[in-house]
Amino acid sequence: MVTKEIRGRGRPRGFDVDQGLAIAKQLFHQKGFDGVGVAELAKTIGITAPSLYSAFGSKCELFEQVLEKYVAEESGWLISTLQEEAHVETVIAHLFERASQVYTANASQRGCLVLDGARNCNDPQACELSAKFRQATWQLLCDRIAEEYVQIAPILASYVLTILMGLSAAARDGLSESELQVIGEIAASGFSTRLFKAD
Amino acid sequence: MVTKEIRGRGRPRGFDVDQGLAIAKQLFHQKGFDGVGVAELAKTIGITAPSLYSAFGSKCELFEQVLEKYVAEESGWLISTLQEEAHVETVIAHLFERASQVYTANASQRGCLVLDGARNCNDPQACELSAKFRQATWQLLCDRIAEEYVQIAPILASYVLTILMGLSAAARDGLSESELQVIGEIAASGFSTRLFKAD
DNA sequence: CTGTTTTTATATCGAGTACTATAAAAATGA
DNA sequence: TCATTTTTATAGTACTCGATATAAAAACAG
Repeated sequence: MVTKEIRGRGRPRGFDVDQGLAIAKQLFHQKGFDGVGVAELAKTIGITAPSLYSAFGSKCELFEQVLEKYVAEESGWLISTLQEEAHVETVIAHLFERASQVYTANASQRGCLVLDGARNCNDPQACELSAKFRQATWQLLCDRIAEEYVQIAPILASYVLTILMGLSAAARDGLSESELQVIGEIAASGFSTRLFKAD
Repeated sequence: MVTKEIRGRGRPRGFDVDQGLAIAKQLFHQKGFDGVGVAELAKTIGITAPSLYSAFGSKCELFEQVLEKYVAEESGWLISTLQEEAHVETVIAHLFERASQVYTANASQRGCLVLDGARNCNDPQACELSAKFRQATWQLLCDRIAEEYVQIAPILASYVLTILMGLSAAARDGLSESELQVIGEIAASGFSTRLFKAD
């Protein structure tokens, strides 16, 4: 979906906003919110600071748009896995498999932007923003688990999210995909065991 | 162990170095390495910047001393749990229990300084330092697991460390101790299941 | 007391932070 | 053509960053 913006009069924008967002997404994913400066963002996009502010508002608003783009473009594996027609224990096992792939797929953007992009962040707005997106992920997990296990869905969703945060952190620390796969398998077997007890 | 330093001639130091380290430890634990500035460190300790540099060398060296103090003072639960005379699956279950307690015990210093203190950090020295301490923790876990399961000890140690990182992140995100306890139980049951398969 | 040594406080360094005031440049509308 | 609108680049704001030069203060040795 490349929406060719219909612009009124005035000097036309000299760069592609969505392409700028993509570059910002890369940088925020690599270095986290505090790790990237506006100057670096602007320079890498190929524009100047005023153009960046004119197009995106502020660093924090840019981060928000980046998070939205990230979720829109790179959470497909999560959504589709949660929609698989299988028992939830199978779904969660697949989820950890996919996460192990995704979190190690790009050497320069390891882990998850939502889970780790604002960790230890100084800007309270960026922290809240990041927390909001994590909360949305938790809700997705909870809803899917609740289809089969209403009672324990919230704590199991927290378990899954905690595992994902662990996998993301481990990926950022340099663990390989195959290592993450094994770790994900073990975590998934714990999930299954807990379901077995719940019956 | 309060080692009263025997100092030669020269103006005596006007503050307690170890007390300063304790304050720095609190601040680094709360906000992470990048989240605390030298100015805030000095002010909270009650000294000026030159005194801080004279006593600790640099921000990074201060962080190193803080990590050493942290491990010396606050990793007792880890060491003692790993020394329990029980099957490793029991030991790991206890480990996650203790972690759930420790990571939520102090409201202003949640999670683990070693696991999360330099996450998304810009200073490569501080990152390496932090990674070195995580590696040491991994080695402790690996040695203990290897006493019973030599072959799979490395990946199981990585699993345990990944769970600890997840618990630390979850604690920092505000989860309660009781929530972490359940999550830890589930993660421990996965560990047990994997051992069962290994036999 | 006179040196020597170490820590102290003041004041500041250059570099980097997010952000913006100003005005030229480049488009459209009349 | 000329006014209007929007983006552009230049240059700069005030602030924070880690780290230090300087010299006074406070101890000891002789």
